[in-house]
Amino acid sequence: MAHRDTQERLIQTAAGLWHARSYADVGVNEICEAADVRKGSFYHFFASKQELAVAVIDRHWSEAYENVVMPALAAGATPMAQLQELTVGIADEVDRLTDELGVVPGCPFGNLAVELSTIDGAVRERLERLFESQKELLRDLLERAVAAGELPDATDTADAARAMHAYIEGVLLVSKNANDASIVRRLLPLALRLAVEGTPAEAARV
Amino acid sequence: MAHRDTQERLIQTAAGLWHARSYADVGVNEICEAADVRKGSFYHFFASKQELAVAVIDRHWSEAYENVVMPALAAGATPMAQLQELTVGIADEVDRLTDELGVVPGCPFGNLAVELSTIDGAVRERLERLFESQKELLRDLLERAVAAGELPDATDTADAARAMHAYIEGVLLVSKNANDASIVRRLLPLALRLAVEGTPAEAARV
DNA sequence: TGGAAAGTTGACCGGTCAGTCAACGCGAAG
DNA sequence: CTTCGCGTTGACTGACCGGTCAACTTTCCA
Repeated sequence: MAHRDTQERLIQTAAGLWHARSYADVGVNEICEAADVRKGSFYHFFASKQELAVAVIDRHWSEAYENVVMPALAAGATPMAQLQELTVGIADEVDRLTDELGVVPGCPFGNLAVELSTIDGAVRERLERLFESQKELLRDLLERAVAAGELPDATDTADAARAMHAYIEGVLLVSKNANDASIVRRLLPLALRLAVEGTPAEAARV
Repeated sequence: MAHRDTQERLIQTAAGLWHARSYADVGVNEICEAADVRKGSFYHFFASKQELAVAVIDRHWSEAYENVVMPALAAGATPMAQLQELTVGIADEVDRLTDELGVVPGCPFGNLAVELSTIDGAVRERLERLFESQKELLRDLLERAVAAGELPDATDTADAARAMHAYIEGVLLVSKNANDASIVRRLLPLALRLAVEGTPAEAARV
């Protein structure tokens, strides 16, 4: 037979199953069955289940970048508008995946981080580098917002980007647990507030 | 022998192991061994591994309420200061647990939510009710802040509380993946910004 | 003092887990 | 036409999983 797309099918099948359920709950056997691949072939392409996880992570990110990040950057007129578009795009994607998978899936990276960061070093490091890229992306946006006068010059864009990234992960986590996709659309745009410094209490503290 | 604290030891041992690693990675056998309890005794007290998970969740929350929430409420002079104290108290607790467990543990509720919300309905519902309580707590604080004049009268305290709750979960998640407890202390206080409405971009959109 | 209830014990269950392996098919390159 | 190597196959391994059970000991209370 020698199908050329065996490896591809394994990655996509595992991505879907893990996103809908969890890494531990979906074993190599089930992935192979769903992808119509025999176990021997699985281990011809991947040395371990964890190695497949790394490939799945890369796949998720390249697809998310293409389907969510790039459209948002194209749609927004100003940096802060692009940020807003990004939150909307994520909400759209969550809606789409909820239909496709039958459950609110949360964040594929956050999910794997929770399950594997204390278990598998390679996965943890891959996720950390990925998170770094995502925070860089947010920070670039914020820097451009400062340059465009949408945010004060003194804005600590690094901290704000870190906070926004964590917030996005948190919103996706709680939406998954509540199994309610609408939470994402309602809550995610509030991320922009994290870029604005100086609340009453912060001022009182200083 | 008939030790009176067998059930207690199981809950505490499981709480620690699951918090440091993950639910799936720590099995009933390992918990029993670490707690010096035979498997038969385990199933005398708990009908299943998942039922122990529910007990562990309750335990985590009662301890967190006692050790983190109550001190923060006592320490803060005003509602917003109490909120600030809460973020500091969480950071303190994360530091303490990091020393105790040897890894940055993240949030016990968020961790279990990711692993079990799509698998076990009972755990998911318990966590959802718990999250509801936590959001109520935050909302009460925000309402009192509005009443005290620390926040504008028009503040949507429900949305702000939801956002802050998600943010806390997100910060704990990324700190766990980075295995860096200092992230919590640096990032968590920014939660207060989520209570302040009206960023430049939000205003531009309206 | 007796007997039920609560708690303990260790052997045991079927199933599943990630991972292995030798044999085989097949297309391409020489 | 042969050889080489990628890809495939399915049977197999040993360990471990959550969970069961019947026999036993201890505690409690009447």
